[in-house]
Amino acid sequence: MITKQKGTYDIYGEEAKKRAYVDEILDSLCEKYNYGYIETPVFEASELFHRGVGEATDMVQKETYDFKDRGDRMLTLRPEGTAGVVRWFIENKLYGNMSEPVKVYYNAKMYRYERPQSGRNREFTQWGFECFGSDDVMSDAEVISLAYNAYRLLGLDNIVVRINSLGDDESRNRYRDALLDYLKPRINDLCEDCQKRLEKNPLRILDCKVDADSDIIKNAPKTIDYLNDTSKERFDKLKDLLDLMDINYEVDVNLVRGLDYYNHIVFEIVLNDSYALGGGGRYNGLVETLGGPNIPGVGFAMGYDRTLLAMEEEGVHIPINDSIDIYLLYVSSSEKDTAAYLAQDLRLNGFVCETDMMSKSLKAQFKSVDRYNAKYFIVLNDEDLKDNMVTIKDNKTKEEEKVNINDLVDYLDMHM
RNA sequence: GCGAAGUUGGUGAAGUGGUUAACACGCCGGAUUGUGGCUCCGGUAUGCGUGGGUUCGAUUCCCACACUUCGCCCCA
Repeated sequence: MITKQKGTYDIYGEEAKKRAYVDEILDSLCEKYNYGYIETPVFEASELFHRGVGEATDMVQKETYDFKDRGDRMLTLRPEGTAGVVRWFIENKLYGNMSEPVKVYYNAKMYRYERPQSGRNREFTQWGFECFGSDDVMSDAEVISLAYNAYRLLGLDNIVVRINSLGDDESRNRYRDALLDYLKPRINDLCEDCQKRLEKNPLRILDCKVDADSDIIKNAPKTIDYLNDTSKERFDKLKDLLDLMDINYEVDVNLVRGLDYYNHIVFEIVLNDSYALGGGGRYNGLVETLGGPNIPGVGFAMGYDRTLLAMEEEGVHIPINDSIDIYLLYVSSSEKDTAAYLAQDLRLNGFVCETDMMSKSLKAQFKSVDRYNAKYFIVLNDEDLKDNMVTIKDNKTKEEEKVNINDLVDYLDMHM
């Protein structure tokens, strides 16, 4: 038997309906914020991610799906959404007219070669959005607001936005040096992973789970203390705006994010004070890094699958229609034609209609009525049909009524 | 890449080194039924993840691998 690949999954049935529900909420919310939907290719030149996400990151070094196509091109299945969108932005020269910011959102499959576990797969979905062209703190606030409200509208109330600022390049570099100076003499007291991180990505030592409670981490220099005046002002202004918008946030001075391209504000949306459901931040250097002009950007990505999981764990009610409007039964095969015709007629008039296609006995057809959870059913029989009549029965109240076949749509319109 | 647990039918599962692998749900057929939903009767596994090994004999013991689930790294 050929089975699905590790870390992939089929989406169908109730799961598919839940996702359709979530998608609808997210789509309509993006519309309110005037973000346009974008789809970029699943695979891109490998270099896009190496340069965009960061050559040194684990994501690029050991988690990408890389392959050569038949033309010897080095390609990579996208491990995240931002790089592709930035490529699109540059390639189509959208920077040519920056009289308004360019705002897009995506809802797409991503691929990372990882060990699957709860809320994490090799093929997974991210919903995310990017805003290009504004370096105003207003755009930071808008992005956070959009992300925050998405979770709220999905029924996740117990969320908080954790924010921090890495500052501009100058601040960030000053901080990095200070952190290294501080950590180097003390590194042997930290865990093995942290010792490795010192070289690769020292900022991440700050949110190490093992050493979280150690004094070394607690007393480490904070990014905030190394912000220059403009960066600091900007961070304060953002907090004012979030207060104004009544967004539940807290400053987390140890929040750094995994990808190289972030600067200034970074944030995560956290559920129940522990479980991160999405994250984002500003990436003012990224467009330039990828070959475009110096255009600022800010964005966010939601871990779609884990958000759905969280909704289930939080007991969020997701409305799912698991019933049909009407089931057509027939006593003998002579009424089949009528069933075929009538089913089409009802469907075209907007009703969810089913009939038997398995040559079932009448008894078995009745079972189908209940399996499909039909609101109404009709047993077609030649006797009634002779007079162009049909007996429709409400499957809940069990009341039945004889209706002219031509009045059936009107009857259903009135009763449903 | 590292660690833990698991892998029996459409589903939930019980079970044993040796003739026909419990039980339940579901599904199919039949009886009864005024056109069903209750009840009753009958049927329903390419044989126990894959490949090796031990054995007279393995689904049951051993090894490897795969997959699933959970955790670490990483990410979100």
